[in-house]
Amino acid sequence: MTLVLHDGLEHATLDAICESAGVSNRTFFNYFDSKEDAILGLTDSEITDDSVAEIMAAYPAADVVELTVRLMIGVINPSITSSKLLKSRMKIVKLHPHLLGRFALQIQRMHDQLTTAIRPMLAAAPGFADQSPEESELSADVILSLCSGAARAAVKEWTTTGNKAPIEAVEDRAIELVRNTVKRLK
Amino acid sequence: MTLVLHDGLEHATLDAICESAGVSNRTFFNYFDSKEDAILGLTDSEITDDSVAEIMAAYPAADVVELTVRLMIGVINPSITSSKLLKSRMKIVKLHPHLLGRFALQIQRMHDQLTTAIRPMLAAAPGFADQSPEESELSADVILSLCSGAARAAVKEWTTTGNKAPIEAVEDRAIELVRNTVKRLK
DNA sequence: TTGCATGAGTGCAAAGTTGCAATTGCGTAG
DNA sequence: CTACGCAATTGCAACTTTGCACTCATGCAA
Repeated sequence: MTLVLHDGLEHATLDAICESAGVSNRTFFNYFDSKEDAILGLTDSEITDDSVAEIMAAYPAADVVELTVRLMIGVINPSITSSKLLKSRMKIVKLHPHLLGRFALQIQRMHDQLTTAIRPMLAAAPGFADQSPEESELSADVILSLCSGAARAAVKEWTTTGNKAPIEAVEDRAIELVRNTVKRLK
Repeated sequence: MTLVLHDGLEHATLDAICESAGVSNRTFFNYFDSKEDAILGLTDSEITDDSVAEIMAAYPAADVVELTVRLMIGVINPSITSSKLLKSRMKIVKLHPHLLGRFALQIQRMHDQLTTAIRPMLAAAPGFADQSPEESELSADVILSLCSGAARAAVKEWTTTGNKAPIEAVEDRAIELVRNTVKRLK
């Protein structure tokens, strides 16, 4: 963060970062998938059956959309909330908005995991129970895309307008964006 | 395509491709943004006011979703329909499904263009006319994500199940996916 | 004919990324 | 004490991608 804020995103080279951190180039990539991921603090978190169960327990009344959004934000949550670095991170993101795209990629990375995660819930959902497996998979893809768009928009709004509310508010905001848009689309 | 089909996606190096094509490495990147884009035949197409007007003239009754989907498919249309290479391309995509993600990136690349393109239509749409500019931008982001997900799903379905129908069917299918999902989400 | 602007193509160097093989340190079974 | 396995780290080479500077052919104006 220091190097990036001091030298700019492009001029802070990996070699400089690694030397400053006292590790080798190769070790860096053992912990982060890319330079940008490291800046955002994104690590390879996994969506397990446990995490799904946890969310479902915490929000018993959640439907597919709510569950999906909370899982997604849960994935990028640690990278946003990690306290001290927060302000620097927001400063950098404001300077380089394209970093926000990384959140979408992070989610795309676990697209498959999310597909299987929401599949059983989708099969049981009121509006989707009658679908064939093929149709259900297509629906899952579309819903995932819808939710990730809302999540990205919510995070973007949160980082660009200063963070008045805690992270839960971003979750709720993203869910609201989905609901709102669906309703307006009739 | 020949090299990729013969050596595999990873073993067909840029150097080999460039030598086979009789151009330099650097020239390659003057025409394609990446190796994968070249395989899919994706070039830097632009969404102009003209192309928007054209679609609107062709489909006078189209709403925001329909317009957006047709614009998106229009962007990746040439890379799908270009005749001869079609079968090879589908074979490769079936072997490396992650290439489909490139379509989403291609659309993300012109996210801003699409935002401004659908903005006026969104402001006039029945369900969205009352929104503030900020809310409208958020809605646009969510709708773009929703449509790109449906477009990608439709293309995926089209390439994996053999291409019975022409490209227009993919557009219609993607629109149907959006409508269907929105309706089921209530 | 000369000079110049333009655009396409190229070479080169630097940076990010990844697979593979080798090394190191450490705890544990024999 | 030794040998072994395991995980973290590293070096190295190959590959993709990008910015910059250079050449060269073409065409056009003076």
